[in-house]
Amino acid sequence: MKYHHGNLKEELISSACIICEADGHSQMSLRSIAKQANVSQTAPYRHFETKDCLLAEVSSRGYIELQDILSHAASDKKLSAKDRFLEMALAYIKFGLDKRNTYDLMHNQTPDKNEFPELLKNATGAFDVLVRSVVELNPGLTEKEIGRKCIKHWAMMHGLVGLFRNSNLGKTPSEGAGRAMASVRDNLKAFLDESLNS
Amino acid sequence: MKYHHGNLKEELISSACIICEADGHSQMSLRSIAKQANVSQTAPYRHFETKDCLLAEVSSRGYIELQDILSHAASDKKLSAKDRFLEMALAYIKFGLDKRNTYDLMHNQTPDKNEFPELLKNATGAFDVLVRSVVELNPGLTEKEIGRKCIKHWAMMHGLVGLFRNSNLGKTPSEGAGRAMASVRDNLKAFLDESLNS
DNA sequence: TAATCATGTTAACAGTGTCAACATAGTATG
DNA sequence: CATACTATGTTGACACTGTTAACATGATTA
Repeated sequence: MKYHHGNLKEELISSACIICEADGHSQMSLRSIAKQANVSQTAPYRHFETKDCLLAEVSSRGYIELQDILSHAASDKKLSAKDRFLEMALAYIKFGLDKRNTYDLMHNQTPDKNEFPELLKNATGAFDVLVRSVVELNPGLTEKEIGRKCIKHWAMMHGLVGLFRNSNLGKTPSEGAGRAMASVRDNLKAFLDESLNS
Repeated sequence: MKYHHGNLKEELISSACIICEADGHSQMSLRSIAKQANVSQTAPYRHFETKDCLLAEVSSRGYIELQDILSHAASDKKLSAKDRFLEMALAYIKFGLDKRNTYDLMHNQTPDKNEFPELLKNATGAFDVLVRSVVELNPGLTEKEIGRKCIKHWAMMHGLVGLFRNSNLGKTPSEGAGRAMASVRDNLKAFLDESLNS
């Protein structure tokens, strides 16, 4: 066992990501993270000034993954712009149901995005995928109009995640997520058809 | 100083409400609440099985106040159904900016509404004000269509609160809330005009 | 009056984030 | 090569948290 770990910062972050998704961000302590990395309780302080700094990193990775998922879902050029938007919205909702705890951390008020520019950048990056999709879907709109549509659709996707979570579909989380997604697929197109034309 | 307080449960709740809104729900400890009520640290346990039970009570009161505000805002029969809906949406957003910390607690994952039926009831009661307003605004729609519209508008209002919070309008919180509301009043009508017709 | 029960207190537990003081190892400088 | 420096680890401690057990007090009821 080496005294110096060599790659502790990286391991702490990925351990934190795992614990976060497994137990929820409220259950994740610096000590448990350090223990999972086989290191003393205070070792993280050599790499993160405070616990929130580590949380910001975990949240950042969530947004990076989300951005990746969203742009992949919206990239199938064989589909119409509308269907690409639909796929993106579905991917967002799936992420919110699938990576529930990470999603919660990302939407938590701590860590405050204003205090962590890198986190803010990654969050904005994910949002920008939505913006681009909306622009493609609505050519010729003013920036203000695009902004309104983005807010609306972003808020709606977020709201749908919350809705599908609270509906007790299925017993196990994964089964619930599966059924919820089926339900989303059934209804979301009609749902969006209503909204896209406004 | 009496040994038995006489009205401790009530005082603990209102102290908790004050501390929650002043310092944020993450900063509010049972001990600080007990101290504010001039009572020992463990006295709350005679009235609340766990901290979450007290938080649920605080959250419940938030929803009761919100329901009151919303129904009041939507009750001016001189206005059109559309304008009443607009006033209600504005009132919701104002609440979210005004009672920021309480609003956050109400949207927090703890306390879990599924574990506190009374809280769930009050939250549903507030949502029902929106439902009634949407029904008045859209007579003759199916229940499913009404449901979709409610989800959409609820999610949108929630999204707008988040949006206006992050835009650093003004320096002090209250000033920011004031400017944000002005901005909402300027834009929300157009915003809703887009959405209501879908 | 005596017993019971609701409601308060004190002391203690394990767990938390964080800091100060110290230990070790790798790196740069003479 | 030796020495100093810096990065990165450990140990021990602090104040704070939610929670429980054991005990004290006062009101209610038999």
